[in-house]
Amino acid sequence: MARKPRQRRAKATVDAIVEAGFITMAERGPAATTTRQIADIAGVGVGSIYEYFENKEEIFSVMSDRFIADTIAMIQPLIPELVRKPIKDAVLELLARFRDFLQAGDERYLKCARHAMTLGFEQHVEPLQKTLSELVTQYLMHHPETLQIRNIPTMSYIMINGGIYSVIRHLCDPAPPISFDELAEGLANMVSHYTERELALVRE
Amino acid sequence: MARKPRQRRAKATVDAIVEAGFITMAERGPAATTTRQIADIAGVGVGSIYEYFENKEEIFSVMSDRFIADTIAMIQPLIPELVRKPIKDAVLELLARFRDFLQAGDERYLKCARHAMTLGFEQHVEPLQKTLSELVTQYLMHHPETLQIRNIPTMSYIMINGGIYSVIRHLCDPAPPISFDELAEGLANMVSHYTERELALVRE
DNA sequence: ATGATTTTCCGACTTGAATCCGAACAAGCG
DNA sequence: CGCTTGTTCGGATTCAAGTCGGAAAATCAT
Repeated sequence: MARKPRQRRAKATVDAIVEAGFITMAERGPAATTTRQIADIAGVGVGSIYEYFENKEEIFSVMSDRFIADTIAMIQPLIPELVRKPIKDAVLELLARFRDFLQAGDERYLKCARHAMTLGFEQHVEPLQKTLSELVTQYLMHHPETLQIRNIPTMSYIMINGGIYSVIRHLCDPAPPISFDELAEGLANMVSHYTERELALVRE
Repeated sequence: MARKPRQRRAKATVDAIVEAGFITMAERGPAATTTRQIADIAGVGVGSIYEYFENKEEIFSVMSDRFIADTIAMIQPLIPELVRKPIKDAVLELLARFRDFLQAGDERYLKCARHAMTLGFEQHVEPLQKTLSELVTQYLMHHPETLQIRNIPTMSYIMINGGIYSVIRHLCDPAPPISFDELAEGLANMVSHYTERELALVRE
């Protein structure tokens, strides 16, 4: 951000711009999203955009950050509850909540997520990955027997990344070959089967 | 593509443009890739680009198609060999080959893959997914006991998508927390553990 | 309160890349 | 060789991103 908004009026302007970003992105897609479009919808002059954003990219960047931050804010409070559940139920619950989260507010986030990959969205995922890593760590602590699993960092990496992208991919697919519920069920089975098999192996 | 090249000279021009696309993309990244850059490197006039491509996007589009096609061409002949191996070895072999493939030819594809997500790359992945589905199908045929696994389409979807994106994500990550070999080992374990656990369950 | 100072806002203007176009050039063909 | 058709070129045109300088609003100092 080029300059920080100091007055309340300015903060409102910045908000309006980001908000307008979400609106145009959801309505027109990223191609038709010009600075003028955004300025018009935000009800500000083009110049104002450049008071607070280095360039158009940065608007998308801030939008991505906000989306990820909101997602994390949604997940964080669930952690204490999730770590007490059986692993399969925990995954299912997490995914169900995420689905609801995307559909809230006239599906704004869902519509934007469809174009997420087109923009440099992946660079903002890291905090989410960290949060999910945290969730995994806490889960392991609450289920000491699972600590015997080998290569926990690697498997955590794979499941988190594979999970995130399977879901995003599914959301982006206009005609997915499986339903979201099937996807969720599959991911949950994936994780639980893996841990069960691994624990069976180390017990031998 | 706006017009089809009829003479050999024209085909060479089209090739030169796509080739130049790969070169600039690998060297400068997508931001610095302008039509003039491409035209200069290809040794043609800017105008020539628009004889065969609707717009700059389409160059990237054709590049993606070619990359996917080459990947498939690399995988197809491996299938008969892969379906005979134990599942873990098959996954490891496939990933090792893919790694070598990316590193071939001065790492051209690897360098481009880094920027792949930025462009509308995902829309071109489908044929690759189809090929991998084919591989899965053939594998199942060669190992009839695995046909007892439930939800094969779902799990196939998850493993293929999760696998593709875990790998791409890993390639794009400048400082990945795990090595490629660890990733490969993890994915292989993921698949094999799942099938083993699932077979154990249905036997009960 | 009121003038000084800082912050914010704006939209015509500049810039530079994408795209178009028509003249010039090469190839195939009788 | 003339003629047609395919091909190439690079300057002209278009269009959106990003700039700038001054006006208006908010805040501050006295």
